[in-house]
Amino acid sequence: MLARREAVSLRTLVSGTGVSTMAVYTYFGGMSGLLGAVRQEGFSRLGSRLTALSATDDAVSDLAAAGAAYAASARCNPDLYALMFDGSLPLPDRHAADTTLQHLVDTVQRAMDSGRLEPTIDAGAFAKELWMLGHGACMLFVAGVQTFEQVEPIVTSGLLRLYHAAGDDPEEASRSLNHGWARGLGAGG
Amino acid sequence: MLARREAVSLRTLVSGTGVSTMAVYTYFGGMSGLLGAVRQEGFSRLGSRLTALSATDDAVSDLAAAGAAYAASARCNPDLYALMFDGSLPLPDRHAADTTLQHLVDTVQRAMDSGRLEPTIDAGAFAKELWMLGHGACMLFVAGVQTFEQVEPIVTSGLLRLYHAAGDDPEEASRSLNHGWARGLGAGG
DNA sequence: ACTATTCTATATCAACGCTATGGAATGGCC
DNA sequence: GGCCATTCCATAGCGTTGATATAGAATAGT
Repeated sequence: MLARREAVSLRTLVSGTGVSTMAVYTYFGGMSGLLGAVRQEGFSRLGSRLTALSATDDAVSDLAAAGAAYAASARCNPDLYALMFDGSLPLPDRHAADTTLQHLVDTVQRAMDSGRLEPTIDAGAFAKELWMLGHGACMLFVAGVQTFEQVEPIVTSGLLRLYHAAGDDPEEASRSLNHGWARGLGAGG
Repeated sequence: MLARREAVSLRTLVSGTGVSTMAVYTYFGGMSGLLGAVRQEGFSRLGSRLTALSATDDAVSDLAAAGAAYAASARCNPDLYALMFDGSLPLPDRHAADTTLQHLVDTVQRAMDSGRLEPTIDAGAFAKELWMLGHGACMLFVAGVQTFEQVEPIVTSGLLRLYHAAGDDPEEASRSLNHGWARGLGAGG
């Protein structure tokens, strides 16, 4: 129903399924609980999709691929993405989100170990910077403030700048970004 | 009511004001129209606050001040901020948002003209990168995913990295960031 | 002073999330 | 196998929501 842009209400949800409205309460504790479960599933699937991206010997490319898969997920399911980051819902289980972030931190660490990024940077902080840049772009897209075509080049140029500032060679970074971004976009649908 | 975390409904809104529910429809065309007007006012005030920051001879510091004012605005009125970027509402008038972004672009241009940032960078793209990083942080905060204390050091370190990648000297950038951020936080409440 | 127009208070509507309640399954125990 | 305790769901209904139809009051123009 989210994908079809249909209004998700308790009654429209159960109509046609054969079950009654009470099932939502016994299994999810209400409408917000159900939406929270959908959100949790969204986090879980996003995490699976990101960790499923095969790790290559180019960790910077893997970083770009993760960012592209993140963006592609928001593009294909904008309503789900908006739901996942809706603050009016009960707080999600942090496990899935933490796992996803940890994957990003590990990839940054691999890039540092391979000599692409300076060994002095804070891998956790740098990973969060990448995340926040991508997340801001996705939120502007799902909110309708910018089209995906508008945010995409900004994200890529911003990522390129951050890779460069973290020590990567500009040309190598650009090559890795192009390869990784295309790879992540394809796997993110 | 947003600031007091009260539920904003058509009836609770007009209760105590002496007017009836119909006034909302004659003046705003309904509940979504009213919320859209509130959002527009939020954009307008944010734009005023950003442009009211006095331009110093340190354009990089001014960039940081704008970012801090943006973040402080989200911290002081998280519900208004969430409302401003709620995609389920009718599209806002782009004028206020465009004006705010243009102010950021102009400040980037000043930093380039003063020799702090390389003259080869795309001022519009770079301004949007700064915006998306800050916006992503603010959205994670208002959504309850991260506390303000968690996102603040990430934003500042990310901005520092972007300034550096755009050509600024790391030490100068750090000094400007510290000064500008403190200035913007004070003016953003 | 009369008419035409605009605005609003009242009453009402369909739909919403949610809950009380009774009947239908299900599982364990002698 | 027969009985009881428990779990679970369909029905009906509650209060509230956003939105509307209508009629009466206020305003403006000639």
